[in-house]
Amino acid sequence: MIGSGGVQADFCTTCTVRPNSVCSVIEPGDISRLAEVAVESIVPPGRGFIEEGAPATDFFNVTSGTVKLFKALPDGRRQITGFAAPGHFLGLAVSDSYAFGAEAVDTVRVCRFSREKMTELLDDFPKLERRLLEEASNELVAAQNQMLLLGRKTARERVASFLLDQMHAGLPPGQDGNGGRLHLPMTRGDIADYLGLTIETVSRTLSWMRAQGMIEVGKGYAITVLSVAKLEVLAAGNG
Amino acid sequence: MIGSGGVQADFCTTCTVRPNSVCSVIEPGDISRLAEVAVESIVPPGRGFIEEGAPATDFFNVTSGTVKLFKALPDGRRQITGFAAPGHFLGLAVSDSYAFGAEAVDTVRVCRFSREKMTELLDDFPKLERRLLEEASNELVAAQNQMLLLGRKTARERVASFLLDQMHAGLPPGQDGNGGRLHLPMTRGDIADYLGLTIETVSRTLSWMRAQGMIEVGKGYAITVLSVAKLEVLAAGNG
DNA sequence: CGGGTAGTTGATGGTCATCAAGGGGGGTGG
DNA sequence: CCACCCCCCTTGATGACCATCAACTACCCG
Repeated sequence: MIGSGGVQADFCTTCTVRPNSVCSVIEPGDISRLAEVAVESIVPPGRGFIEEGAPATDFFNVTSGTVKLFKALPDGRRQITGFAAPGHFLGLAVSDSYAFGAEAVDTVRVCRFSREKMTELLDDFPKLERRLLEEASNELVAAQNQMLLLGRKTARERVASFLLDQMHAGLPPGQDGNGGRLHLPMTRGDIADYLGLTIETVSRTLSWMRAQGMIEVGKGYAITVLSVAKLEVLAAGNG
Repeated sequence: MIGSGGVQADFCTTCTVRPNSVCSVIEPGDISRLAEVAVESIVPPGRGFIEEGAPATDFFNVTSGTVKLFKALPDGRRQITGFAAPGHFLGLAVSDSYAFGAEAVDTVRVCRFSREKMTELLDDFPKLERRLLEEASNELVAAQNQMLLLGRKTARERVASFLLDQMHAGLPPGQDGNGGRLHLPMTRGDIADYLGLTIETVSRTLSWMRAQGMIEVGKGYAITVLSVAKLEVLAAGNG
């Protein structure tokens, strides 16, 4: 993990994800305060930067790339609890240790804030706290959806739900992306750990969807959704 | 659902769960503000008081009893995302409609706040917002644990985890309850919907644990945990 | 006594995990 | 440049775990 001090005054001014992140609530005049406490890091693919159970010293803001968040059992079984896209805020653990691990899926850039600096910011900018509450509430809704998926949906329903989620991810509401073309940065193993399945089941299910004419599976990490309607029928629980 | 206006000045002063709830951050001198906007309701067992998808007009604070929170699929499959004990705050939906339903398990009393009154309170008492963020963060941690359970644990591991959670629920940390004696207010069906299992599997698993000498299953809703250690081995993933 | 709900236990089957084999792409080193 | 390896993915065969279907008991209330 490469760190570079955020001492430049324009560090946050030029940040492309600021409009989508919690930082957007800081007024332009106060942005320098933000830049003073932010440290940018680049995390290579596969590298972890939050260890489950370790002391929670920092908060993070993803500025580019995709991060996987996960919990693990002693024997190695792993559950990915979410993927964090640019703009996502990480580290909302109240206790003094992280309740989850975080690892870069592809090349990731994050802004790091120390816990104490963050507390100062919260004291000075009440809007920031409100924004964090909003962020946390959104995550709670997502978590509840995921619990429904993990507890009650079949493999096909899970994969369909996942593909639909990915189509809407990172897009403003009401937009449907570019013709259903997806570029998933994560491996089949990651998808499996996210959906509570095995690699083989994910692979088989995607193949089945391809045979049904619902999707096209391209090279690398490309998937094209051909029929959103069919996927929605599946995801809603008819499959 | 029976409503009674919270116009009494001592309404919140005498509230037994205030120390454990978000209301604790309101200074004694300002408690009247709280009492003005709170409306107490009594909800009989099995009655729902938050409907998934309905406009989110109110916030709730559980003052006695147990509430189940759930999401459902069109065909009736249901996932209980959590049980809310006294002191628990409900309704943290950012969007304008509830993302989940809520239903009384046993007889429940709740304090209801209208959304707009709550917003006023948040403006006047910044501490309240911080407390809510704390509450939301705790729920997120619980949600992540539940995702691990639903996605990666076996039936036995799930039931063991559930029983252990119930032993610690509603107790201050470091306390181990009264000799492992539990009084679960929810039915086998509720437990099944919470753990992503069926009624039969929950029942069979409890019978198996009884045969192993881990628990005693009493009449009604009583369960006595005889060996916390064995359950912990199971819950951690050796079963 | 009859009906309804909740729980337990048994028999059977389906869905998905596990075990196993093979293909394809990208990297490194000869 | 090609051989080699490793990782990721796919596909097949088998089996385990848990859902489903079903019967029965206990309990509560009218």
